[in-house]
Amino acid sequence: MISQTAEYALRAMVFIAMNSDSPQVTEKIACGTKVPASYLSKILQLLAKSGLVKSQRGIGGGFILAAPPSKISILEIVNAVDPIKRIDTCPLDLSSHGVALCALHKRMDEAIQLVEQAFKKTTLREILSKPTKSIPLCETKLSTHRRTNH
Amino acid sequence: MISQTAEYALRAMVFIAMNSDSPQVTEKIACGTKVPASYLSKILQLLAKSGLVKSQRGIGGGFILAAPPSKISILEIVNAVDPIKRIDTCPLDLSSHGVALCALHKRMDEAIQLVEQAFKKTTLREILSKPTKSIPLCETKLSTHRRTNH
DNA sequence: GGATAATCAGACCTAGATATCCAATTTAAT
DNA sequence: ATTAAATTGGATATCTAGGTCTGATTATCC
Repeated sequence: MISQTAEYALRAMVFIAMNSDSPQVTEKIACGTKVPASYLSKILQLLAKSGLVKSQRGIGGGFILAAPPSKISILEIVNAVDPIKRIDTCPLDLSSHGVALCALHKRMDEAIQLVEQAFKKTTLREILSKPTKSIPLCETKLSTHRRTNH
Repeated sequence: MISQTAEYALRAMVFIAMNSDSPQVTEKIACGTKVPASYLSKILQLLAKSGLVKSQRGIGGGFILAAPPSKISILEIVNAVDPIKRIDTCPLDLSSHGVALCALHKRMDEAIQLVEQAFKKTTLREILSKPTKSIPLCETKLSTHRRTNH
């Protein structure tokens, strides 16, 4: 349904948003979101390429959001790493169908559209501010001051 | 979004439903739905195991629906080959979360639920009877009488 | 301003899952 | 018996997830 990669990307973005007071380093994000660090590194690169986060190398560097949480939808995040593709043309390319989709694929596309819309209207801010019993990811909000990483 | 396998299964079921006057043979279904025959064979077995189609070996055999099209939802078809899994527990199993989902995964699950519901209330019959410009799959409804398969 | 350490970026490799192919076997009808 | 079909199992390819190592960039400290 939703790829592992997309799930990871969402977790990372939420984590970065939750700790927006300072750039977050890959290792820390990985730890806080339980995503394998080596793989996460690649996902973060995709997010940076899509302009959702900004990266900064060197000491004190890491990743920060490129826009306020209210401006980032989870659709953008998903699309950055694993684009949701609508069915706009017949998957079997039957000449007789042309542009029009048959009833089956019309239904499929409608379902995809539902998800797309739901994702589009959900922003990071909503996720952060939502009053649920569990705070998103991570046991506790990590402190800012540096500490022995071991 | 929707796996290739699920897409194939749906096509096959629609095809069988459209040609319900006689058992449909793997080769014919493959041809009519543009699904690789060898792979389709395995998918049909899954559908048979789930009780959605009945199989008959030997001459005059093939696959037929196990129930009227109005009783078969496309959710059942998808679930037979590639089950849609709701998010019912925290994907990072954080002790602090327990049963409750955080805002992020609550949203994800809601999206999945939308699809699940949409699929649940769409039956094969609806797909067959829907007035669209294109009939589902296949160029023309295949004729029943046997013919040189080549 | 140069050495050093922190950090991202990128290339390459491995394992597992998904998709596809092929041949041998079983079942049923004529 | 012969023929037409599904069933089964294995072999192969392609994709996804994840790992490893090296290089490039940047900040800090002396």
